[in-house]
Amino acid sequence: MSNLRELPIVETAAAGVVPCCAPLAREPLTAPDAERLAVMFKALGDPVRLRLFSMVASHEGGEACVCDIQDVGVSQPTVSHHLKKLRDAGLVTSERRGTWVFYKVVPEVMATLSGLLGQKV
Amino acid sequence: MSNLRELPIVETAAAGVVPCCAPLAREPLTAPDAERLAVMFKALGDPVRLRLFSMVASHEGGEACVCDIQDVGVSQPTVSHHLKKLRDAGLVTSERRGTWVFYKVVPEVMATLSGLLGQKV
DNA sequence: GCCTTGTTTCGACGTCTGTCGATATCCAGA
DNA sequence: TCTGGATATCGACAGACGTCGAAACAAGGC
Repeated sequence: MSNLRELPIVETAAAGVVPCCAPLAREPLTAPDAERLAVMFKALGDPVRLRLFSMVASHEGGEACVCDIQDVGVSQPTVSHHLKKLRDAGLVTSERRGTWVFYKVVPEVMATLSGLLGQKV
Repeated sequence: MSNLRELPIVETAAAGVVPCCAPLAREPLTAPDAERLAVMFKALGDPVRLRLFSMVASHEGGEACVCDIQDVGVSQPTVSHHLKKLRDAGLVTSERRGTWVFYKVVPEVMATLSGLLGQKV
């Protein structure tokens, strides 16, 4: 009985259903759960993407313009490519405002992942 | 100044230095930190590996024989390959006992990752 | 309408990754 | 010492991935 199904993973922004104690260490993940969660971990599994994610997460207001974070040592198209990956993985959302595009971290993501690995959320 | 350098990442089993509040969202990761952490996330970024990791973590005693966890839908060499990846990423350790090989989760890993993403550890 | 700046998409390239079957290694019993 | 079960390594292959430059798209200012 996977209580992960009730976790606010990716698209399901469920209410307040939260795990209590590192579900990942309480019982084996089911194949479907692993499938969905691995998407997130994989997205964070590239150094450039991890930095971009961290830059967005730590930027004031919880969101960042692409222009603010594109200095990570790769070309600008590559940055865009990585941001798209993060978006496809459900970790961030993007919004165009005038000339610029802003990325922000999906609120539930941090709680989901840290709740999955950690003791308390 | 990246306080992640003091985190017990992979090989550094430092004493009790622990982050307070989602470092990943407090300040941008440095490139070297991102490099090291991405290795862990990447290792968890495959569904089969994530399940194996979860199976080891949730197994009684905190360790599992390969024979206990190799039923994940892929061939035995593939399981061995994935376990090696998890080991190389510093997430698990292995130990041969007689005929069997046991894997266990590196203790600091859960705290490191959940502390990185979460509020409290 | 036409530039200019910011961002995404496209096409291509080399490398990495997950998977397998076959084979090798390790160890406990007989 | 031989045999059999448990894991690991090897070699190969298809597909995914990260990267780039070039080109396309979007929006604002002239």
